[in-house]
Amino acid sequence: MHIKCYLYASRIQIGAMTVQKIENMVGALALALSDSFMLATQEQAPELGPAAAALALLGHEPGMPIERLRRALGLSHSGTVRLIDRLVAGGVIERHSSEHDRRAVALHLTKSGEEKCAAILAVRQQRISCALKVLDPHELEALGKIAEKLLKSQVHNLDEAYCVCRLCDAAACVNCPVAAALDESKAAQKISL
Amino acid sequence: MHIKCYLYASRIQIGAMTVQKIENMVGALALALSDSFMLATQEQAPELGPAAAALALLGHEPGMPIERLRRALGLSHSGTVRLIDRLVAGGVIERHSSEHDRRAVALHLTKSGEEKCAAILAVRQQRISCALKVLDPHELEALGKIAEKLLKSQVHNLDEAYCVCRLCDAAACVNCPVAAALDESKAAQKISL
DNA sequence: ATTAATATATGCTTGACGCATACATAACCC
DNA sequence: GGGTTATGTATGCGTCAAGCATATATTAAT
Repeated sequence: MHIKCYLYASRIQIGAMTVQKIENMVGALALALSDSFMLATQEQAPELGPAAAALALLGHEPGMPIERLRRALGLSHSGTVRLIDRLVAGGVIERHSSEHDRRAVALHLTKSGEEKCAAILAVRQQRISCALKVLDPHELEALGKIAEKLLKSQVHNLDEAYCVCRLCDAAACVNCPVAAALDESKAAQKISL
Repeated sequence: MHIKCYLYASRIQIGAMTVQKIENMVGALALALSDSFMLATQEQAPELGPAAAALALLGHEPGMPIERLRRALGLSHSGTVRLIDRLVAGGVIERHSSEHDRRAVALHLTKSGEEKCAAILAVRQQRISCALKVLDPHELEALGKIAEKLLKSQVHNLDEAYCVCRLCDAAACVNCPVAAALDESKAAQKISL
């Protein structure tokens, strides 16, 4: 849009390839990976589409209101309400009343929902693990560091954080870089006040 | 499914983090990247959904029949036909008759379609470039090598190749690793005969 | 030549999604 | 503290993309 994002001109050669080619391959890889685990996770949910992400988010943060879920899933409000309706009818989540805001609904997984959620997280991890199995330990470590750096730079507010992490396994991600980036940007805001 | 995919037990520590955490971050990163450029590319197409990928594929391979497009997009046949109908009505593609198979349709971009296709490829590249701009040249090169290795291992047949590369800029990706992996697997098949 | 497989087209139905609207509660503020 | 605005949720309604089943044409296979 209005921001100049190219640090290197894309034709520049870095090692054996151009920046352009690296960018293109990263895009293809991101698509391949997300295609793989998006399909797999959705097959574990009661329906295709955003249901799997909804269950994973509620597993991570029980009591989440509809509006927060809506932002994380990128749906319209009515779309989210109808999604919740179907998931309640399917017996995987329940609407409770919120503690501190009587307008809000506190969404919770049922026992069955927790099982679905566990299956969703497991199949996602399995798909990613399977894709990364060709890397040697050194490459895996390098990829981990790079992913951490990139993730930190991608997230600027809470909505984006919930969105990016909507299928994450919070238990697997100790010292989550996304949470750290959010804390840092909050700290920066306080200083600027 | 039936294949054991874990090379390392996920609790194993590699450098500063567990394999589990690395896998989780890679998943989140793949989601963040693909979310970003999927939305951006779809906004450049005449409609949201698979239209952007269809235009990119036809830009790369003019004359492609509906059935190949169908497999790359992962739609039903009728869904693909209707998508083509809408894109034809929108003036971005045309149905021609195929040279060697009188059942098949040869799909081609119109002038307007080529412009949309260029915009789609450009915005994708821009989004990825923007996301990677925090990396230094050394990290970028490392990521390039890792992405190349991972891409090669992910693609096993022509349908998967078209699917993974459905938004790629073929001009940017000289010596495409996906094509190379396909050639190798074909060569391996011939040897096994 | 029959039969099976492939490529495309279409009538029909379903269902997820968004818009507009309505209502309840909370936050603000003068 | 009453009035205004903002926030969170629910629902009637229309739209439209997607899949199923089926039909037709062409090619391949036996």
